[in-house]
Amino acid sequence: MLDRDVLREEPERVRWAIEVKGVEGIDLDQVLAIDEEWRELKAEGDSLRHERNRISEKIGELKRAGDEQAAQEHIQRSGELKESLEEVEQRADTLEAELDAALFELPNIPHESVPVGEDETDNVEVDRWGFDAPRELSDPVIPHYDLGEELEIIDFERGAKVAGGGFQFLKGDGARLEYALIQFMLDLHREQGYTDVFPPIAVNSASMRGTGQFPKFVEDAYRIGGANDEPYDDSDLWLLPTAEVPVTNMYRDEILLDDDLPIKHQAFSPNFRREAGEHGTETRGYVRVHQFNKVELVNFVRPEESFERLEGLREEAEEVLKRLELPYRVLHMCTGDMGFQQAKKYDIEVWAPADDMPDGPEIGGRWLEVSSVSNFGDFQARRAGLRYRAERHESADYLHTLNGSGIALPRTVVAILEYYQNDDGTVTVPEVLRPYLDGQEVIEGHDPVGESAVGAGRKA
RNA sequence: GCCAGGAUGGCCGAACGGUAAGGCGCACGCUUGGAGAGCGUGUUCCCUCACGGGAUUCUGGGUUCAAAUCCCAGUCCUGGCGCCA
Repeated sequence: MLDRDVLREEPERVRWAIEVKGVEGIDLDQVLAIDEEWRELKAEGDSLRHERNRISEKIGELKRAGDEQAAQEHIQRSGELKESLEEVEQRADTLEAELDAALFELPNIPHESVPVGEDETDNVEVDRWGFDAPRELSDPVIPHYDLGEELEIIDFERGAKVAGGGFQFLKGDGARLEYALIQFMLDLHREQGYTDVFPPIAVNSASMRGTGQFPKFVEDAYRIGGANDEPYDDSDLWLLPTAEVPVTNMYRDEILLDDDLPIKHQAFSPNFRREAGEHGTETRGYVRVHQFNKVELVNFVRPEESFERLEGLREEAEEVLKRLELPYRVLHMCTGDMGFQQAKKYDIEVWAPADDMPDGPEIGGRWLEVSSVSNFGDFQARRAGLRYRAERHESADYLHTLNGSGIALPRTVVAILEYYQNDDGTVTVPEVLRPYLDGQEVIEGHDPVGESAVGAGRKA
């Protein structure tokens, strides 16, 4: 949510933000008019109430003095005032509600360093890493979804059977690889100064609103009890779409001390997303699923430090891929593709060499977004009531929030299965992960289970 | 799930229908040779250029001229009982 003062004092910047972010359906002049009228009514209501308070005070005095008749007269006047007051305040409340609703619809203002552009084609690549001397690839590279099934380490069919499409089993070394990645990432980020938090997996509507998932993305969430299109209130529960929700809301409506900042939390959790309608070759396999694991990084910082911290956060996230020795690139997201709440955002995309896509790198394969790191400025903080007190004697101010996926796990698994694939169909375990796999160097796969494998000729 | 108690400013804590005592911490000012003590102001939100005003005793309703106080509903916390991976 934007500051009302920004709206009033710099409407042109707000107008610019709406335009370059491509937000539609907003009549800013209308919003400004509502604000204007609300302020007038507010002033009017305040002075009416002032008068009424005076009279009420007087009634008390008269009653104590025993002047019942004069008291009655004042009571009458007070009643009259109450009527006009109610009328004015009701209109003011209506307008303020409209104003708040409108403020929720206004996007965050992009930082001046953000490239202006319409869509993903206008994002600017700012870095590319690991392509100077890449590993020698298997020929051909088998896509992870085929290899995963062949090796019996990812089971899409049985996942669909027990939960539905978009859910899958990881089996044997597949599951162990996932655990290893989780532990590796958590250890790395702890090294970088992060404090672990294991959050609630269910979050209430108030939290979803605090981080900005609601009201826009209700249809993307999994509701616990009740259908998504039924009315919900603050206490209804949802499965978290990202640990950003519980962790950012952790200090909601609190005032932190200057000494507390910066706070760096990392949170491992499963994430649940409906991803309605997202099916096809681009999302096939372990790329866009309904449940996936992620280690999320959340920072709470002093306002003046947030843009510098964003660069630090980006390096912290990149370090995961560097240590895994997976080639990747970094994109500076343009205004039209950066999202509603962000002031500045980078995407980190890992190289998955199996499937050639038109917008992939020249040497083949494709880019998979594994992390996006964002600075929200005070946009989320204002929405969630996250404040800090710089000096004990000063009033509290909104702090700044940032987050970054410390790399989404499934796509990292995809990159490993494809990039570290060997000609014999096995997969070499990246060196940094071996300690987490009891020293295992190669994933060779497992025998299939069940009669269907016999029919397919994969088992005698 | 049942029963009981509770929720007041940054913190502690009164008031229990008449318009939120008192204390503590912190900051600034006055005072002082200096320190301490003392005094004053500030340490929530909103409107206003400002003066000033309004709101705020967990939340939402209600009664009343007037609600922290009385009534109803809810949330959370504490304790006891029950259930339980």
